[in-house]
Amino acid sequence: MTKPVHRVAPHVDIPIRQDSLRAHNLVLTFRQIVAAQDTPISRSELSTATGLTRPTISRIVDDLLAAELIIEAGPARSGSSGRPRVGLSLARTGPAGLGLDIRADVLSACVVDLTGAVRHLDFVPYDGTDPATVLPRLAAMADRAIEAAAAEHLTVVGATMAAPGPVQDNSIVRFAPTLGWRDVDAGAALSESVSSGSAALPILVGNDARLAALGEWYASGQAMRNFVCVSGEFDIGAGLLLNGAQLGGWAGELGHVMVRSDGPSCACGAVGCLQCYAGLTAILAAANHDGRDGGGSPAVAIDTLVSAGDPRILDALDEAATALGIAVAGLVNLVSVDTVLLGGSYSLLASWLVDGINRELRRRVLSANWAPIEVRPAPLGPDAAVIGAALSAVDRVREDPNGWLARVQSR
Amino acid sequence: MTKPVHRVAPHVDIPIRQDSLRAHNLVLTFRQIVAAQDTPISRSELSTATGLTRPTISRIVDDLLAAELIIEAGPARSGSSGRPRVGLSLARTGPAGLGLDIRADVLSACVVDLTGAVRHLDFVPYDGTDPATVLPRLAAMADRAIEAAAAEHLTVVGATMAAPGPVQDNSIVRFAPTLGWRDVDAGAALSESVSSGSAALPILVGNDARLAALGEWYASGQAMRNFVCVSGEFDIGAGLLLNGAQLGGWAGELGHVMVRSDGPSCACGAVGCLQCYAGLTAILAAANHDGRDGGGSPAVAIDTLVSAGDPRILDALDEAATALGIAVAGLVNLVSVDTVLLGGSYSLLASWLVDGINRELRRRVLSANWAPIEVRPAPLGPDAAVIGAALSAVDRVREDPNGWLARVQSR
DNA sequence: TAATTTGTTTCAGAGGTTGACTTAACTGCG
DNA sequence: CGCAGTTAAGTCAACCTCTGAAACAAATTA
Repeated sequence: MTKPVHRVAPHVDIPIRQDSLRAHNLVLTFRQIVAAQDTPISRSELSTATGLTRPTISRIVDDLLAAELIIEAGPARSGSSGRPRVGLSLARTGPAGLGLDIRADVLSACVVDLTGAVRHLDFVPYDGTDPATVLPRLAAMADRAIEAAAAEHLTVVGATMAAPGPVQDNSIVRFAPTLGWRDVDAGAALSESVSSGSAALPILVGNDARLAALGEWYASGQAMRNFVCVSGEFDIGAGLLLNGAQLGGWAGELGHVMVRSDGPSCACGAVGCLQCYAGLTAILAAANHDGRDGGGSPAVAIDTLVSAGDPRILDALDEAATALGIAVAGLVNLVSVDTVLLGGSYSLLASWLVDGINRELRRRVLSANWAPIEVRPAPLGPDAAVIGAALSAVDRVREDPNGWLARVQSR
Repeated sequence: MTKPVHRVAPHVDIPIRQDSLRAHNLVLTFRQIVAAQDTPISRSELSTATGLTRPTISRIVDDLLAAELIIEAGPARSGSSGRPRVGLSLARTGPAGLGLDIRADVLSACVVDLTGAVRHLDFVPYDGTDPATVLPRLAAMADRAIEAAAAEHLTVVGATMAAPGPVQDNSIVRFAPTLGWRDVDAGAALSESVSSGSAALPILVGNDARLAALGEWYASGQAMRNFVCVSGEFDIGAGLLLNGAQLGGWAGELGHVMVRSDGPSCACGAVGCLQCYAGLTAILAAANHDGRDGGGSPAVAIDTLVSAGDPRILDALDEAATALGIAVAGLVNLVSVDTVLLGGSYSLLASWLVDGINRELRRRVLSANWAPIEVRPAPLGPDAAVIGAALSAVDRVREDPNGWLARVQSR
């Protein structure tokens, strides 16, 4: 007999009963284990951390152990005398998340486990950006990734595809100029052809810049509370995390913020968009290059030109940095972030950009005097979007393991 | 004997026990009554709306009645045959919120009750913007408002002051150029000199544009999920509500977003700020006027010039609309809102601005094709900030009445 | 062996649910 | 006017599940 699935009350919208109370405290406990991450945490430490009593913690831990979401590590450091505490840490088997991404030069797929560790990362070159060509390839990569995961006792419980453009309803890519897509329901197409084990696997679609921000957030230990991750791969997007939560809706089209009122007209129909100054192809074009030297990756092409000492590329980078600074200043005036990560391909070019951006921020941001803003390269760089996509999928279990518990108990 | 105060679990950060369960379900029930607002709701309707059973609802309703947070309205329409349901609605006595605002021409104070109705609204002209002059006046107005409230059996449980500039820690006004303030701890100064009944009354400080957005949101029945309210009084600020929640931090300095790369330099140190084109004094200056005709209110001055058919003011308004459109387009590209309210003094000038703003939004907003944006004047206009401030104070009780319950039970 | 800390077992208390019964109040029909 | 039908609301008991408190068992150090 399967127990009913109870949602934990995140908002005040649903009534809570005795059993949802249990579900809530289980989530609370599990998140403490997730937060402890590298250093296993004991039952009694959980008790003090959560405020629940030891018996309650013991019961909850029993459930988590039975569902194989956590494992008992060998006796950990006790610190003082007395019975040594038993360390608990996240299982490296069980639920996993799958991420897919379409990048400038390759398609990529990624599997992460509960701990957030990347267990599988796969790149495949491609030609032709037509949905009918690209999506089946991605589906094949997904199948391969799910198999590879199963070989390591991982069950893919969710999948997300990163798309370079605004996405509606976690499924429909509204506009992706670099792929030539318009109103493509990538989620439906992929979900049809991919399954995990016996169950169908719904594949969500998200904006690449926002997923990259999520990936960088995890990679930084979730320490930052308010930050923006500016990604330049195809387009320029901004992923915003405010107060530890990601912004919903169409948020983040930084590339189409105006930075010059007398600028050239953009593909979007407006004039003076950031993209026309700080997009990678725009930077190359400003230096009279077409970017054929990078093996398909414009960032590498720029990097080699800089190494070769081409003065025109330095000018173009300076102009790009100024434009980025203006756009980010507008953003920071509106939504108050304290950290700006240069992600995607910009992470490779960060050393040529940081100074120019900082200069504009100092000039233009009203709060810069009493609330300094840190600009730095993002650690994951171009891989952030796939990894973030995979994390966003497994994160649903990390945020609320009750679904997984019900699934395990039902078999 | 007083029962301990239990917080309701809004996030998953605290454990929930049996009694916090009760507190949670009480909040849930109370919010349903708040949401029903004008049409009294019965116990059995509450039961179906919340998912709690009738016995539980009855108990909770008894508690709320005993605390005088709600009242039994006379037998309401039953709809069909049978015993008519007893309508429950918010009490118009009990907790109240106090709002204070410094406006271009007057100081204002406002008291709202639980239902959100304005019960007291008071304006006092002033001269001299020095904190040592203005703050005591505001404190005196607060005292008068608290007295007036007490006469109607209202207890002021919270107070908020609206300040024209960025505010830190709900207390310190960092920068208010139009008042000449810098790093003024208005919250501390006011809290010292104001008390409600026997208890001290802490006075919070918030940004005026954001409080105005809150006020307009309530005035519109909280129907909009994602909207921005652009307020022009002194400065230009933007109050953002996303997914029904207000953005934290320094959010909303729309006035200092760049709209012309070759523009004049602004007081903030940057160039081409929106404020230099769409600020009320900027509009008047562009038409070669100094705004002495409006009795202190620049919006009225502009309005009279328009009525007089001055062609220069029409040009200035057109330019202001274009600038506003550019800035708002940048905002909408970044944070995805579906409604733009023209608040504060702009509500009076909306008919001269809407078309120009819409034109720029159509050109510049990427998502405008599939997610239309509505631009319209805000109903409350210049009063929105005081009212919003008062609402934000009483809203703490509306969001979680347990504090008030504990207070009532303890006496 | 005593002390200490950790984890487990047992039991009582609190709260909500279910279900049935009762009281209350209105509608509609004869 | 009076009665049945209908719906709303209060009340009571039995039951379930959760947490907390206290006692108990286990494992290590001194």
